[in-house]
Amino acid sequence: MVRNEDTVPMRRPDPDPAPDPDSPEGRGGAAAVLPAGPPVTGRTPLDRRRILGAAIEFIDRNGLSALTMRRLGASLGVEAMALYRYVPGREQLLDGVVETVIDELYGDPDVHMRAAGGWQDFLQRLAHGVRRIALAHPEVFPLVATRPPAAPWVRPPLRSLRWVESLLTALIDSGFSADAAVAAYRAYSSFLLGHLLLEVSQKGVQISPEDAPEGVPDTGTDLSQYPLVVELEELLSRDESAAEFEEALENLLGRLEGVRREGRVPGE
Amino acid sequence: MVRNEDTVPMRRPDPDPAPDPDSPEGRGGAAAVLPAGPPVTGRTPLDRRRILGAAIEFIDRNGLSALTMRRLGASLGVEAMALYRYVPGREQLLDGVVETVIDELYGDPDVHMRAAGGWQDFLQRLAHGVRRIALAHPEVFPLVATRPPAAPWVRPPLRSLRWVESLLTALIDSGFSADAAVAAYRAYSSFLLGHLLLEVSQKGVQISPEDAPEGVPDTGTDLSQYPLVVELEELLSRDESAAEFEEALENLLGRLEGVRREGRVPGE
DNA sequence: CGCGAGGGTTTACGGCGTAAACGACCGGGC
DNA sequence: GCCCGGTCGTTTACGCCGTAAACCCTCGCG
Repeated sequence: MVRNEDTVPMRRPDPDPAPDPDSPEGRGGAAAVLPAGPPVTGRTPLDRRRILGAAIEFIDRNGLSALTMRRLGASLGVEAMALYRYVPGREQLLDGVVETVIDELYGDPDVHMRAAGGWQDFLQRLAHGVRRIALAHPEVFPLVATRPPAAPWVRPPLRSLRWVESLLTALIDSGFSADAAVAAYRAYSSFLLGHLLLEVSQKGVQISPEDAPEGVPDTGTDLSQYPLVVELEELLSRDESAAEFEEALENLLGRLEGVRREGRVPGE
Repeated sequence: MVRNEDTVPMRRPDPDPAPDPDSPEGRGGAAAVLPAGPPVTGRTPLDRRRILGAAIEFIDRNGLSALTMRRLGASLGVEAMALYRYVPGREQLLDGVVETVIDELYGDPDVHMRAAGGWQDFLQRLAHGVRRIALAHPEVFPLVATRPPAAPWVRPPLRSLRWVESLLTALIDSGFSADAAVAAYRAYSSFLLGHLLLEVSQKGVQISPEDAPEGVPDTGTDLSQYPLVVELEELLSRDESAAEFEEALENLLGRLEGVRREGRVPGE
């Protein structure tokens, strides 16, 4: 743990003779398996934002199930208990992770909060922004998708009141009735959820087998009972996510445009 | 392997004087919070199916996060370690839960494995079957949705090779090209995933607040910055899931019918 | 009658989340 | 100069978790 900001020359007499910054974290070999990058660059003094950022990076790198308070602390050069000064507990930490991840939308220059270019443009940009986030954090996205929402009107994956407000405003300003706007919000959410969750879970499976680079391929399961699956295996494994996303999104928008023009809610 | 035909009348001398099936399980009050039903009816002798069934029931009742090997064992009147004779570990137990839950489709009289009534009928029945399962096990469904698939061509929520084979067969027999069938499979999966996950997560939030029956409603968060959300709160909280599911499903089928007739794959 | 094996229990270990007590350092009043 | 409360991180401790290993009954069978 590099501790050299010459403006803050010493940090503590450090009575223990061997605190050894690159602590192998006791036993278990866990530390060896979880690299955690360089031992922190500049000795920043720990706050909530830094913790959430580290948590996201940790999950991206090692998977959600590897995230523990102790390991997250270690990745910040700190004991687990130090985190509790900024975060009430692990569950709330995960809530914060979800919130932080979707808040990345605010930093996306291609996504606007107001529907300057019309509602279709708005929904297009937003959808692609969410997709970018999902692909950037495939290990986090399932969390975004499944964490129980705080209120019935906050639906994954767009779990931010501000975005919900933006979206509804855009629709209603564009001539959607209240009913139609709400129905559109729901259809849009479900579209994003389904497509992106499918996409990241597929991405996960392409990586996660994680070893066995054997010449004999795929003797895992017996496929002899599923001839069509075998025949189409090539096609089934192909990844057309981007095109399919675009196509389905456009279809959805087209459908919603019909709803808007006719002023009816889709289900009746 | 039921072996208690009255030929095996007694259970065991039971040297311990107080095995008490409704074990309060030490401290922590956890046991009080987890009823676990009657202390097991007939002393059935434990096998994999029974374990998986108990696990599903446990999750349905207490939520996924409450499921531990010890508690699951207790709900079966057995020590945790006894489970390991039938299940390699907790992860595989969860895999088994997922598999068992979607295998409930085989017992659904309204769902057929072959497309006797045409592919649209087939997909309709299948979709509603999956929806019934999702609604019957809302706490399990997120597991179905997010557990990493075993292979790239098995996509949630229909994570069974047999159903994939059925589905592809139905489509191809009905005149879909190979490409179109695979694309349809993907669109269908993503539709089910999105709709059902949204639906069960919403169902969760309606129940889970779990207390606070106070007269003053909903002072949880400040909504003053989100006037549209406030205005539409009533609409947003309304649950039109069934109609929306039906509508979206029909739209999807209609879209796929176009694809089928024109022999093109949707994205190009 | 003995004995091997199947099926459940006991014991044990390291890791987890986290409550509570405990320093070490710091800036500000005297 | 000195003390003193406050901030921030550490130590210690507890109960629960998943699970490896050893153990022990009881039974069916020779």
